[in-house]
Order: sequence, then C-alpha cells, then structure tokens
Amino acid sequence: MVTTRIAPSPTGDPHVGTAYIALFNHVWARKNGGRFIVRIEDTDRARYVPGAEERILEMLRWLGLDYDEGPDKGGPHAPYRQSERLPLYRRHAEELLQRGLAYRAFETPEELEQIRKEKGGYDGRARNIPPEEAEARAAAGEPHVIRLKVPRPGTTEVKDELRGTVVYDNQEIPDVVLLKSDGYPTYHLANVVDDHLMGVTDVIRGEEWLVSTPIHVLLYRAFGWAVPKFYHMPLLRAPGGAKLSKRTGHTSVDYYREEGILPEALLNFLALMGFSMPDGRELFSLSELIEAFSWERVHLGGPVFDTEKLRWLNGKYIREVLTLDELAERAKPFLARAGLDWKSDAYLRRVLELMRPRFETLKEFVEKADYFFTDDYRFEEKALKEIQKGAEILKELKTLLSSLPDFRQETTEPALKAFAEERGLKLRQVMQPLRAAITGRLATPGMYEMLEVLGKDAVLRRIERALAQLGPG
RNA sequence: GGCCCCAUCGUCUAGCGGUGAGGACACCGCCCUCUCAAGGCGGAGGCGGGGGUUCAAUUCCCCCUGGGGUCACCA
Repeated sequence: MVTTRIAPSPTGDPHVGTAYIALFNHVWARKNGGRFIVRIEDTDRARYVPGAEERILEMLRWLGLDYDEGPDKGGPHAPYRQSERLPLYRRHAEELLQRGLAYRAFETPEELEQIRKEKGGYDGRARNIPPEEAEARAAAGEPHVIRLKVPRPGTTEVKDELRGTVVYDNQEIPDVVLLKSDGYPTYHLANVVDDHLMGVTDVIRGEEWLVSTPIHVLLYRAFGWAVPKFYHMPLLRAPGGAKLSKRTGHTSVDYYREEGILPEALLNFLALMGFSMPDGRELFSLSELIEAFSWERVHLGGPVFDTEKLRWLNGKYIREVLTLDELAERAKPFLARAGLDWKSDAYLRRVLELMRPRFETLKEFVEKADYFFTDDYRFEEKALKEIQKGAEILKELKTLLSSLPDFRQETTEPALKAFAEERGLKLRQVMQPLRAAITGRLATPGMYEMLEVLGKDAVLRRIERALAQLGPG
C-alpha cells in the first residue's frame, strides 16, 4: 500500500511550504487508496516552539488535507511525535554501533568548529578510537555523539523518481551525527527509522533534502531495509527568486487565512506551483486534482509564489465557485471581527451578491462593504467633494426619493433618469453625489440595487447625514 | 568555493523533432456602463548563449552562463 507522510517540525508558524508538500503527499496517498501520515519531528529542543504543532494540525484541518494517522489521531504506529520515541532511535543507533557501521565521537562543539575550519568538515578522526576505549569513555559518562561510518571509498546511488538516478561519491557524504549528545536523534536517523517502522513507501519532500538523500539510502542499507521511493518537489520561491522565507515574504498560512484567502483557493494555487492539468484547466478542486494527478505533469523549476495570482484565483472562487450561502458563512467571522453586524442572513447574501465581483479576499469585502452594515461609515475625501458639488442635487433627490412609493429598481430607475433629464444633467452627475452620500465612497455596486438593499429609510437618513457633513454654510 | 538540482513571455505554465511556440495572472486598448469591478474582445511580451546529432531542433547530447539547494550535535 502506498504510504506517504509529512514530517513537519514545530518550530514556528505553519509554513506554506509545509502545506505545499502536505498537498502532494495527501494527493498521492488518496490517488492510490493509500495512507497519509503526519509525524511531528520535534527533536530539536532548542528550536521547539510551544503551540506550533497544534497550529500545523489546525492548518491541515483548515485546508481539508485529512490524514489517517497523526499525533492527535493515533494509529498503529503511535506515538507520532519523535520526542516520544527516543528509546527507538537509541536502540537503532546502538545496533549500528555494534555492527561497526557507526561510531562514537567525543569532540566538543568548539573542537568541531576548529576541525571544520581546518579541514572543511568533520574528518572522521573518532573512527580511530578503539571500540573498547570508546565504550569505556561512554560508560564513564563522557558526552558524545554517534556518527554514521560512511563506507569509504565507494559510491552511493540515489534514485529520485522525478529526476532519475544520481551517483554520489561517498567522499561527498559526511559521517553525519545520528544521535546527538543529548540523546535525541538527528533528522537523518529519526526520519529513516520512523519512515521504515511506519511503512512509508513514498517519500515526497522538498528539494532541500535531495543532497542528503544518499545519507538516508546508506542508513536504509545499513539497517537492511527496503529503500522507499523519493520524490523531491521544487522549492517555493520568493518573488526575488530565493527560497521562500520569512525575510522574503509572507510564509505563514495563518497570514493568508487572516487575509481572507479561502482554503480551496490556496490549495488550488499551491497545486499550480509545479503541477498542471492535462487540459490546461487552472481552477480545480482537491478531488479533481487527485483524479488527474500524475508525476509526469510535475514541473521541476522552482516556482515563484506570486500573491497576485493567488488573489485572482481567490476572487474566482468567491464569484464563481462558492454559493452565496457558503460565501456568507465564510464572511461572517470577518464581519464579526470588524465589529460589524448583519441584519439577517438574507440581507448578507444579497450584499454579497452585489459585492462579489468587487473583492478578492474576505478581508477586502469587509473593508469595501462596511457601509452595508453600519450607518456610521466614513466619507472618503473625494466623496466629500462630490457631496459638496452636488449638495443642491442631493436636497432635491431627498424630496424625490421620499416621494417614491417603494425602492424597487423598477421604481427608482425611471425616477432618477427622469430627474436627470428634466434638469439636463448627465446621469452620473446625479448618481455620483448620491453614491457618495449613501456609501461614503465613489466605488460601489450599482445604484438601483443598492437603493433596494439599503431601503428608503436608511437612504433618506444617509442623505441627511451626508449633507450634515458639509457643516453650516 | 565543492557537490547536487533546475532553465519557454515580468510571473505560473503547455510543449515531449516539423507549431503562426498555446493558455493563465499582471500590463495596455476597446466594448459594456450611474461609479468601481466583473465580463467580452483585441494587443504587447518568451524558447539564456555556443557547439554538436538530425533532412529538421524550444524539444536529444555536451560545454558555458544563470538561478536555486546543500555543505550543523536545525530540520
């Protein structure tokens, strides 16, 4: 059975790169009717950030990337948090030690720094310590690490399913640390041990891991385990071209969520980073992606994470994919957070219907449509000028509008047009002051629709308030 | 710098020897129009360079260049 996993570290905000890799792992597992596992790699006590794990899991829930096994769900290979599996790694490291495939090294960080300076990297000098001596020093409590004894000379072949086979000269592979002096495993050891024990068959991860894959291959071989398939996805780039990072742009999924990006849109956009549909379609759901997915359609060039297109896609979901009902539900938390209230769900849906083509994120909706939810909206500078210019017209409009039997479009449209014509005014000369008065701004949905939605009372009140903005005189 | 990966419009990409190099975002113009959008139509814009292979290269091979990754007791 195809088994994939993501192995995020709880070291900070939930990263879009994690979401990106999670997406392809999820897709591949689902496509093959396999399993998708979430494993937390919290083996770096120095970089550990409390709460980060929960935020990563919440991100996955939000995105709808469901997994079969994980720290919060359990599963046949529990625990799914590496800090809770320490004895396992120690046992495996010791096994390699006993079989002469690893060795204890006692250099201090300072000594290592010195060796690095002189030799360009660790030179494997602790290989020369006689095993008995090493065991004695270890038994005496001397701090040390366990390192992999990379076979030298030799070569190691690594097969990446997307790029083919690469042969590494073992000279290029360092005797990496497997077990740190604090008893925690390094990524290399923990990752290989867990992937094997958890039955992971397909390792889909970022390209940053490509060059350390020979280490992993060597480990699988040392343990006598089957080597999984490796797929290294291109790294998401920042607009400058460098790997996406906190310095170069927004990397937190929470940021996009708070901006009002929809999870479907983010997922769709992430899929477009490297993958393309056979028919060129750019708007598609997760299940459509699973249906059509194929590694042959994955492009290896590092894609730039371009927020412009993400926003466009989000707008596309807002106006073409979500129902008004769904959209309303998504918008509510954003309105609430802004302290805005809505009369009724029906009213909110109607406003959303009018505003839909005019915003690309939910945050933008709240910013641009505040006047639908409060009479206490602000007046933009330009709107104020328009009101001033059209003060006389507004006064007359107030009379006209208050005389109308209702505010249905069939009523207001002919009335306003006739009004403009009688006075020899362009329609916009009438509309702009009115628009400015009842919304505080110059860019809004169509007038007739707005009048109907806002209603006669509110509109008349608003005209009154707008004129009052001009002050006496 | 060593090693590794990658390379089509500004950006995301299609292409898998013979195409007027296609689409999308962004940009520009026009249409629609009460404003702003959305939408429709049109435009501008690309195969990094040099060698091969071939009747024929964007496409296959090599070199260069460029970009990225990696060289920790971080993942």
